[in-house]
Amino acid sequence: MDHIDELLASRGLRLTRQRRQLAGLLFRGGDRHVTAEMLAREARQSGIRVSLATVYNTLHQFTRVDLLRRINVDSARTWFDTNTTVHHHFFNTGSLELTDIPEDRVSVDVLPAPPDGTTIDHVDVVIRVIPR
Amino acid sequence: MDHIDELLASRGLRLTRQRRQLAGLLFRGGDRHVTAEMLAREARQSGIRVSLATVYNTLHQFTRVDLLRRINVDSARTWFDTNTTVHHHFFNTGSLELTDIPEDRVSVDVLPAPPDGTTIDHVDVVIRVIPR
DNA sequence: ATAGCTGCAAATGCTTTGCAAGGCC
DNA sequence: GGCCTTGCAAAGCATTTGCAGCTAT
Repeated sequence: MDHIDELLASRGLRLTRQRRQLAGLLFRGGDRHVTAEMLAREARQSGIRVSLATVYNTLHQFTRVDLLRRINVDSARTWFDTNTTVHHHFFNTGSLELTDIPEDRVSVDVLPAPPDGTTIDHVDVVIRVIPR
Repeated sequence: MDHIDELLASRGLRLTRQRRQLAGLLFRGGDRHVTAEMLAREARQSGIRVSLATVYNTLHQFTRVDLLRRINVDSARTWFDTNTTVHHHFFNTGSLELTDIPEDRVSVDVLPAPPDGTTIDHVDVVIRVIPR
């Protein structure tokens, strides 16, 4: 859990037990998509004692320091993605599964200018899929 | 409110007072983006007496018969769009304003196949903009 | 007549907040 | 020590649901 500690420290986060353990789950390798509820359940199953409130706090703190990215696909809950690079998603409306699409596999040509007084922040492409 | 009645009837919906009045607000011309709360407030201000529950019911019924389209841009609330054709959106994260982008102004080339066992339902492109 | 609607209030589900106790630097 | 964190419970929102009374067809 050493590179995890460095990761947290490098973002100016204190090394609390809960933070380190949650980070351990999230960043143990591979890209992950989680909701607060999912992460809390996983933590419980791994024997990590954390309150749901702390899971929420932690997810937001990690998002603030750019260790996570929020994804808006589902109006019922907020998803967080450990892949913070630019990329897009498949969202399975049936199973509620989220899958990454590498950015270079999608090209979006936006011709129209953004509304007056605004600048483009970023482009989200969500391909909604349904079980066949 | 006559073409409204035909519109509702053509979709097999009963002509109740609330339904006709809400449809009147929604489909009086021009594309509109609303949340349940917004529509309820607007109804109240127009002197229409409807409960919030009925506004929700109505929005869902209209969506079911394809008079409206749900949009997922904002994990805090559900947006409905009177434009049911394929098109995309600008979403102003600051002001929470939604603006249409005609479909032909955006081209998306999706190369990767959808996950196993799934078919593409539709593609949503949301361009998040921020006040300058 | 009857299947479908409406409105209210209560319930639900996700998320946030207030605050006292505890832990990191 | 001081400030940040944590955990719990309570509060907050958006949304849904149960159900009794009403209404379009």
